[in-house]
Amino acid sequence: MNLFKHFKDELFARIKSLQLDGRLPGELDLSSVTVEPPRDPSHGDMATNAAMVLARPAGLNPRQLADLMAPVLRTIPGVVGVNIAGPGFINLRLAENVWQQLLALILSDLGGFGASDIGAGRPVNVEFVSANPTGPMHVGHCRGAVFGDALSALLGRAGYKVCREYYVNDAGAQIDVVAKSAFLRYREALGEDIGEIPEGLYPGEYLKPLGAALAKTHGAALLNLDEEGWLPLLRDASIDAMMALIRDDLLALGIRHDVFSSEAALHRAGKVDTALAELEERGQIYVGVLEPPKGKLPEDWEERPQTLFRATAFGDDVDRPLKKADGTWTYFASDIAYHKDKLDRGFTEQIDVWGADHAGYIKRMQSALKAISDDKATLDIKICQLVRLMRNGEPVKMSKRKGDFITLREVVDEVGADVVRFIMLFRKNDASLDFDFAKVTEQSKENPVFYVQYAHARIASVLKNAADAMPGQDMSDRALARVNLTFLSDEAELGLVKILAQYPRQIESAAEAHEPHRIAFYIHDLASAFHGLWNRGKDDPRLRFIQPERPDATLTRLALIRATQAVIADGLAILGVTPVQEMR
RNA sequence: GCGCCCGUAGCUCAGCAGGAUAGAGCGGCAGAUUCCUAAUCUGUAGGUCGUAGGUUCGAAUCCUAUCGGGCGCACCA
Repeated sequence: MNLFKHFKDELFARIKSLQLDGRLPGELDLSSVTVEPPRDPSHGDMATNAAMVLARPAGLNPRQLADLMAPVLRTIPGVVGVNIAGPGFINLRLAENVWQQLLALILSDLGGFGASDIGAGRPVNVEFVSANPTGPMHVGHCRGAVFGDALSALLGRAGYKVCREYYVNDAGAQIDVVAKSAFLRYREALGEDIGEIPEGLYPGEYLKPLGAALAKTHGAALLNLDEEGWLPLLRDASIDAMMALIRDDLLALGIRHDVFSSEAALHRAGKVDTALAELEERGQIYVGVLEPPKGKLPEDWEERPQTLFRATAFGDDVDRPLKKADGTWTYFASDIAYHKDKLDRGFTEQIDVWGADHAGYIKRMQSALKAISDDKATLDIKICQLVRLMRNGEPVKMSKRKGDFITLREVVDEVGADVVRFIMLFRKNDASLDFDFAKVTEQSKENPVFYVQYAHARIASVLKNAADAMPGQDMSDRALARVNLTFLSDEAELGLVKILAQYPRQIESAAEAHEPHRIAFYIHDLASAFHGLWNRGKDDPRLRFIQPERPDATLTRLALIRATQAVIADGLAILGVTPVQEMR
C-alpha cells in the first residue's frame, strides 16, 4: 500500500476534472508530476510539483496554476490543508486518521505492506557471482554475491519474477589448469611425492580432497592414460568439485541461485555458432584491422585482420574481436551467445553484476545485446567496487601467492553472514568500501548492523515486557490491528508512522534504480526514529510505551512499535539479514 | 593517449533520475541513566557540493571543459 501513489492518483483525478471543466488544457503530460514527502516536514505531509511542471503547457505561471488547483485538492478525502509555497509547490497536510488507518493497514498485512506490483510479474534475470570454478570463493566475490542476492530479493518484492543466475565459465583454459592441478593431487593421494606445485598451476590445498576422491574411485587406473586420456575426465571432475565448493560458500552467505548456466554447454549445443551467425546475417560482423591502442602498446602487439563485431554501431567506442588468433571464439563471443540465450528464455530485462575490473566491458556487452535483440531487451550492468579488508586500521595484505588470499568463508566464519551482508549493502554499489573486522562487530551505534538489530530487539523486549505487565491482554498482531488508534496523535509518534508510510515507495524507487542499499539506509533511519521515540520515555515517563494503568494508550503504542519492528524485519529480509530478538 | 567510476562538513558516507534553507554517523563542545536494554537519546558548532562555464522558473543532480584519485584498455576469462 503506497500512500503516496494513492494521493497521486487522487491528484490526477482532480487534474482530469479540471480538464473536463475546461479550466485546464485537455492535453497534459503528467509523467513528470511527483507526489513526495517534502524535505522539511513542517511544510506538510506531501508535496507535489504539479503546478511547476504543468505551468508552461497550461499557459500559466506556477503560482497561478497552484491557486487554481488548491481549492480542488482540498476536496480529496484525507486532505485537511493545502498551501502553496516556494516557487509553486503545493503542500498537502493530511488528517490524523489517514495515518491511523495506515497503521492499522500495516498491522493487518505485515508481510504485504512493502510489496509492490511495479514489476507486474515481468521476468527479470539477475546474473551474479559467476566466479570461475577454479577454487573456493575469495572475499573479492563477496560483495557482488550479496549485492546480486539482495537486488533479486528487492525486485521480487517489487513484483518482478526474478531468476537468480550463475554463469559457469567452464570452457576456458583455466579449467585445464585446475584439471592438471587436480591430477597432481590425485597422484599425491596415491602416495607419490609431487614436491612443489609447478608455477602456473593452482597450489591450493582445496584440491586435495578431489585428488583423494579420484584415487578412491579410479585407483591407479588414470596413471596409465596419457594426458589426452585423463584431461577430459579431470576437467569434469574439477568443475563439479569446485562448483560444489562455491555453492557451499554461497550457502554460508544464504545465497541460492535458481539457474547455473554452463559456458561449455553453450558451445556444445552450438549456440555460440548460431548466435554469431545471426549477427553475421545482420551485417554486424566483418573482418578488419583494429587501430592499435594509443599510448603504451602491449608487448606482443601485431597488426592483423580480425573478425570484429560492429559494436560502434550500438554505442561502443571500438569494434570488438570475436575470434582469437587461433580461430576459436573469444570469451566475448560466447558471452554474446549467453546473453542471447537468456533473451531466448524470455528475459528481455537482464541485469549483470560485475566487479569493478570488468567495467570496461559494459558498453560492448550492452551493444551486443542491443544488436542481437534488435533493441528489444535491456541490460543493466551493476558494478561492485572493491572491498578493502582492514584489521587494526591497516589494510589486510593479500598476494596471489600460495594460501595468502582470504576466502569468503573465513570472513563469514569470523563475523557472521548477517554482518557481512549488511555492511556490504550499507554502501552504494559503485563506491569502494572498507571492511574493518573490529568495527563491523562492534556493539555500538557506530556499527549500523548493530544499531538496526538493536532497534528490532528493543521492540521485541518491550513487547515481552508489555505481556508481563498486562497479563491476559491479547497482544497478537491480529489484536493490534484492531486496536482503537484514535489516541495516536502525538507529533513524534505520528512522525514514526509517516516514516513507515514511505517504505513502499522506498521499495519501488530502490527496485527501479536497482539499488538495494537504499533499503539499508531506510531501515537505519527508521531504527533511528524508533530509538529517539524510545528515549523520550526516559525524559517523561508518560511517554513510555508501556502504561499499565492506561491499556488503550499502551496498545496504541504497541501497535506502532510492532509495525515498526515488522518493517525493519521486512527490510532486513530483503537484505538477507536475520532480525534478532535479543542482543547478546 | 582513450574510456568508465568517484570527488558533498575535520573523517566515513547518504542525497529518493532537476525541486524549497544540502543531510546522517564519527570526531569537537554542552546535556539526559532510581524508570520499557544509556549497547541509546537531545542540543550545538562545522559545507564556495573539486573548479569554470552552459541548459531553465530552479542544478550537488543534466551538458561541456578542466583539475585530482581509482579501474580498465586487440587476440585472457
